[in-house]
Amino acid sequence: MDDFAGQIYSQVHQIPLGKVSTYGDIAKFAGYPGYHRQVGRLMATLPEGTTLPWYRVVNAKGMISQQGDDLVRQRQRLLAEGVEVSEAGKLSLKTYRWDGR
DNA sequence: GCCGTGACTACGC
DNA sequence: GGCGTAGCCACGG
Repeated sequence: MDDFAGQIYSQVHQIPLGKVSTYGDIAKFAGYPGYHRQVGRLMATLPEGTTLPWYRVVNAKGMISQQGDDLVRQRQRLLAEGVEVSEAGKLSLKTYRWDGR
């Protein structure tokens, strides 16, 4: 994979349990500020068997950027980690946002 | 190389 | 947090 993808992957992989981060932050912390859309694209094209905790990544509004079945699964995993997520997939960024370190 | 599209963000209301 | 709008970057057709 190219360097960008590698940086993003490792960054996402570092998100601690019980925390979440936004696409913009992931990109910024990985050294690519402004590449939030590419992060989203990367997540969208992840292989099915990936071990990456991409479900800990939400959008700038603190909501899971997904709907339907994938949203449910993503929400369940977060709830299991102690993150309060509403049925709509909303959560308190103020409380769960990862600071990148 | 232009154009539409997307699991986005920032800004204003 | 929600809606509309503009700007953003990369990919597929």
